[in-house]
Amino acid sequence: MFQTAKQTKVFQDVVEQIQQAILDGRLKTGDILPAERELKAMFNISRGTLREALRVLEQKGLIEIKLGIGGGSVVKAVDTEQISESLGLLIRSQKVSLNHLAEFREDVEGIVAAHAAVRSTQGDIQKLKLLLDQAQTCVKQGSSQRNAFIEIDKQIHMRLADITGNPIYTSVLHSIHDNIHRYYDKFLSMENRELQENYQDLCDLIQAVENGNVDLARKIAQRHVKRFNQYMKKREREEKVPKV
Amino acid sequence: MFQTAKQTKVFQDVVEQIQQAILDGRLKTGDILPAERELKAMFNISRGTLREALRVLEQKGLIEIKLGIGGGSVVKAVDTEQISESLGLLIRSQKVSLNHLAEFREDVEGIVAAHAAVRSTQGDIQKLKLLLDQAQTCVKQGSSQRNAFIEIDKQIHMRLADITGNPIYTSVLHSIHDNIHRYYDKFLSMENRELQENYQDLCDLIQAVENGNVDLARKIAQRHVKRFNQYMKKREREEKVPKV
DNA sequence: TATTTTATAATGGTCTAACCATTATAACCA
DNA sequence: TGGTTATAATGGTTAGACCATTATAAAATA
Repeated sequence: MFQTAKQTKVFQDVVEQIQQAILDGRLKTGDILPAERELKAMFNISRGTLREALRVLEQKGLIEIKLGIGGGSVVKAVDTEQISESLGLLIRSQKVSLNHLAEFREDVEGIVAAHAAVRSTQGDIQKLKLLLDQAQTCVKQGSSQRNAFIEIDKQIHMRLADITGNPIYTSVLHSIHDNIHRYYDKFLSMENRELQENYQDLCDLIQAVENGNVDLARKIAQRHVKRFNQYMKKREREEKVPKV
Repeated sequence: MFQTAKQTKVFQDVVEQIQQAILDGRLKTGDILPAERELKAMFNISRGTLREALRVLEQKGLIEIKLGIGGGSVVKAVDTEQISESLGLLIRSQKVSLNHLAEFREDVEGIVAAHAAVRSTQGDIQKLKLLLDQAQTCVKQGSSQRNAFIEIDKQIHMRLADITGNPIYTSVLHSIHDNIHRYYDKFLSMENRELQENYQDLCDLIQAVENGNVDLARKIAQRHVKRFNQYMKKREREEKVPKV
């Protein structure tokens, strides 16, 4: 019936107050909080306690603490960095494997492609085709441009997520890419033939999106991601799995 | 070409070292770190600096700091709490709306149901049917048991996520539920008829999963979640949207 | 005058050394 | 035996000092 009464911890109260001010918009992105010695006086607490509160807010991604004169606690735009970090911890603590991440990515990219096929505008398609051109340039230069190709591939996927108009997809995809990236250097082998294959995938995918062909877009996106994953799993088997 | 050289901040180094020890298993869940006055000596730093580091680790979800004798910094099992919190911040900072969350949930629940239809064992189905029985009891008692029904509904969905065998689905669904929950009290209206409808959904869903009917399972799951969302949107329109 | 260098001062980062608050356990008393 | 009260270990907080970083202003130099 009753809940635990208020936390007596001073620093938590401070975290709460500043967080609330940021979330209500009383503090806006880019605003600079008063200097520590002023805040300490405003809250009537010691500087150590205040700093614990600021560190928590920093870790939550709500502020960024800058050094030197002109520095201070700057209010940040809330973004997906913390979600990525937490997902990263789950992976590194072996609660989540590469296979789990790969499967999830296949599903999410499929959904994203399906929504994009319904919602894309002509302008969206043009931007995607611009990226496709860049990808083609990489492919022509062969496997030396592997990393550049992967970067463009990522941009295309992120662009599709944006087209859905739902920022959760952008956030989730961002987190997945952040965390799968660490495996690329170790496990991803892509020779010219694979580059060519993947470039073709992307062409087909964007064509399907342009045509509004929902099911095809989903299917191609999933196949494309599956291909990436298979390259990695192959290498993973060959080299055994090291600690990340 | 070069990256920023090492951070000189002492507390970050401490965070790094303890985090690393936890992630590679040198510190296990339930282990208690030495007392602050010992740690301070081990790292050869001041207590204030150490405490900033511990606060960061606490916010990351890696340790829990307990008060009093027998207390201390206890290593926690990494879980999805931080992901939920970060998603919550995104929502509360109006980067993400209820509609975005609702759409994402429909998609994810669809995928989960589809995987479950392929992977469920007889034992899984039995457990699901046990939950169904409880749901039926609630429905029979009418809308007074609305909250109990919602709780069981949630358990069924979480159970399905577990059946996929991919902890990412469990984590993601957990985060969604944590964050959509705050809307229920405000927006979710469910009379007897709606309870009945939703109970039937769940029956059909579990039947489809048992039969291994992938597409049907996905479709029913999506329809079921969509229904929930529509109840909420209806109320949201009626009552206007307040700050959460 | 224009540019580089150097001092200045504001700000966060760290340290020391206390004392307060909480709580499991042990000692005590009825 | 069973409840109560001290004890001591541990985190929470305070105070005041000094160090490190850095944008800006002042000074030196070309």
